[in-house]
Amino acid sequence: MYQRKTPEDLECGITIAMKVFGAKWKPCLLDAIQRGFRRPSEMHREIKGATPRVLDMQLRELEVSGIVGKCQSTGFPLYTEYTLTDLGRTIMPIIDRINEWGLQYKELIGDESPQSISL
Amino acid sequence: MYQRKTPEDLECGITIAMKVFGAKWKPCLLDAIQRGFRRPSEMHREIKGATPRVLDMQLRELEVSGIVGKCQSTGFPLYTEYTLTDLGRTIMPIIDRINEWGLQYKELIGDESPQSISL
DNA sequence: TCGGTAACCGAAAAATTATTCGGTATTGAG
DNA sequence: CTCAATACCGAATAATTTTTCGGTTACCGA
Repeated sequence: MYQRKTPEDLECGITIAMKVFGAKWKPCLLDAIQRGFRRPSEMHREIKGATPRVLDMQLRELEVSGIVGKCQSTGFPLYTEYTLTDLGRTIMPIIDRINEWGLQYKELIGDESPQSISL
Repeated sequence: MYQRKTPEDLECGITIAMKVFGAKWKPCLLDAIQRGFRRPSEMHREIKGATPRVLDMQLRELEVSGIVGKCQSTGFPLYTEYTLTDLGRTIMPIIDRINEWGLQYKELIGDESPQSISL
């Protein structure tokens, strides 16, 4: 297991929040679940650009953090479903806003020169 | 200059937004500016845990992205001031909410066992 | 028994981000 | 002329996160 070497300020809300849902694919995963993609295999297909491995890992972390819940049936084929917990639902307005902001920003920089503002 | 190797989905609002203000210290910098710490040297003192170098770099990126503006006088000692642009101010409600969420989460996990939920 | 699906996990490697360290420039005071 | 303060920058290194690759388990159907 990975052992962190630099200290973190766990008094800072931003730091805590970023730890819980700030990883590369976590907001996308939460968004996918909200849009109805509940099975790992569905998310793997939905979120292109991410490897299945990293989605599995970040989903697990979200579960450990209490943001998503896992429901597994023992039948065949294996059927696993992740859902947002009550706590997880409290994050969604934030993620929605981040998403909106990003889309607006993209519009905005459409007519700026690449020199002045660039991604 | 660093050349990215993995592709990014610049259609995704979350990805764009995270690129603009999702770096480790950017939300803290914006928060610091909002709280009145406008000079680089003030921010260096205020944001402990971050090295001055990384704050300078991320401040520069925020400037390039049009989130903060820079005002410099040529006197002595050098006096530089960063301020939020109109665009930058549109991010603050999001950062405030992220911060609030993190603080609430910290309260919440106070009475959970470390096994069930951990940072 | 063999092949296929779904859901994982471990470990090494690669990619990315942050840190460390040592510069530069300007100006004023001693 | 030398030193101190402020604001930066470049490059090597370290830290962290993500990817790649190759498993494992469970079960059904041919």
